[in-house]
Amino acid sequence: MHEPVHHYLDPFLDKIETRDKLTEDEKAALRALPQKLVRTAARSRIVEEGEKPTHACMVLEGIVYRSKIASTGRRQIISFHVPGDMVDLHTVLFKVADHTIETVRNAAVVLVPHKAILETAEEVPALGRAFWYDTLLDASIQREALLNIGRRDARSRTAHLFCELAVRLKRVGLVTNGSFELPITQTDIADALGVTPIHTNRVLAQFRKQGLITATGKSVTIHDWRALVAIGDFDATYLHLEGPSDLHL
Amino acid sequence: MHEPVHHYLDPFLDKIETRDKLTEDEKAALRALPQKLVRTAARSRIVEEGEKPTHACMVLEGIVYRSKIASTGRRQIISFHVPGDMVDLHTVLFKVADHTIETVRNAAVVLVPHKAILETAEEVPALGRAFWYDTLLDASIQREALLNIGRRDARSRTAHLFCELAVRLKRVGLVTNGSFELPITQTDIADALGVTPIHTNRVLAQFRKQGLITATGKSVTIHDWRALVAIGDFDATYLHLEGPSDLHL
DNA sequence: CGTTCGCTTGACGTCTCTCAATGCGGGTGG
DNA sequence: CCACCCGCATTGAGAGACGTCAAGCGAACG
Repeated sequence: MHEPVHHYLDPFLDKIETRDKLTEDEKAALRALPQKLVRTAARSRIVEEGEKPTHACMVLEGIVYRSKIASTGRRQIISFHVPGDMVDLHTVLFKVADHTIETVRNAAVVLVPHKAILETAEEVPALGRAFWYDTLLDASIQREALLNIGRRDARSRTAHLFCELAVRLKRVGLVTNGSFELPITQTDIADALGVTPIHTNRVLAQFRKQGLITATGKSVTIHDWRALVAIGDFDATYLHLEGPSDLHL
Repeated sequence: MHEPVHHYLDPFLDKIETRDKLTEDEKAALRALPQKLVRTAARSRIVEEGEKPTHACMVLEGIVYRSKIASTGRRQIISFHVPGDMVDLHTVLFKVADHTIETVRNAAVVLVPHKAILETAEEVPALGRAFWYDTLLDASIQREALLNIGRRDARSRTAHLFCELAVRLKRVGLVTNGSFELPITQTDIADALGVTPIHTNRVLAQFRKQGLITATGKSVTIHDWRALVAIGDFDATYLHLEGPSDLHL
């Protein structure tokens, strides 16, 4: 079997390796996965709710988000994804996608067939654990989002979201001097936080006036990290940055 | 290696088998996992946020929930768990638990060491997928909860929660004539839905008056399922009851 | 039989939503 | 190169859902 070897998945590899060192063989197995680089336009739908996707995808460039729609038409953004994130490993074992996946701006994603992921997970246990871990981390982020929306007011929710994105983007080297690209609209932020875009606008205006952060539709600059963390009640434990349990096999 | 064989994990086995048939060997491997039956009092904490658990657990009897606390002291219940659910497979790969796990009433849970779970996942791929699947399903339920809290009003949220619990409990045979045991307080419901207990009380009173459901602190009876589904905007797709992808290896 | 916890109900406050209008910047076509 | 347009940000005013404070009550439990 001679699979062509790419390095598109290296960002995911890097993410894995901060928590679990891989051998050269394991890395090679990951790189040997069949994969396809796809560049998308802004607001492209990668997976639609109700579909049966055959590929999972990793974000290479840009921001991707997942969302669900209530029957009233109101949209909830479940999570944002940054480069190096495997976005829908979830559908690997499901018949239908229970949510939609979209890009905010033009982005680059790498598609990997479900079948290959399952086979590799079985043949290379370290990679199986890596895939599993990624979905567990994802779930942990969702739990924090649940706490955020359920038990914090709009101000706090907003601050928390920016804290989280800053940390996650920093991890992949996309933050310089407290500022990072974030080409999302206030409506996106509102839909992620369970509030109206109008209210989001007022919260952001207040933050700006207080010299906390500046958010244009393109980028975000954090001026007072400590204050933002305090307002957002942000504690990065749930991001499990220190890696997995030491309990290796 | 002669491990003692119990049948405590059979409820989990049943849950798996509705979506993925296992061979006798695979079943035997699951049953051979080291396990310990533990009976708990009401409001017992199984895992505390910040701890490093060494065991995962499956619910055998009773209701278990997971929660997180904001720094203001406000509690968010992340999810409820019914018999047959593996509750904290999440911590298998994490250093610290990012949430607390508690029982509502006296319950029975089965503890299984993380180490054994990881080894088995590696040696028996079908079980590895089963564990993974369970955490993916859990994440799907969390996503729906996010939509529920973020984009539905209190009335709708409440109805949705009862719909979900009814379906999940029915699946394990714990619903008779539209009624099931649910020994949780209105404060618990409120904390799961991101509202105040007082408001929950008013919503429940309204439901009762309209002849929709009757909820005492002990059990719930659904009188008008169709109406409840409509109010709760409930669509069971996200519970993936039809099992996993047909894409087997 | 007292104490405690949870349910219930009322009055009032407020955070956030809805409706509505204006402004602005960037893309598009002439 | 300019004019038009459309999506998005912004701002105001009024409404409503839900929160807070407070008090009474019943059942379970020691």
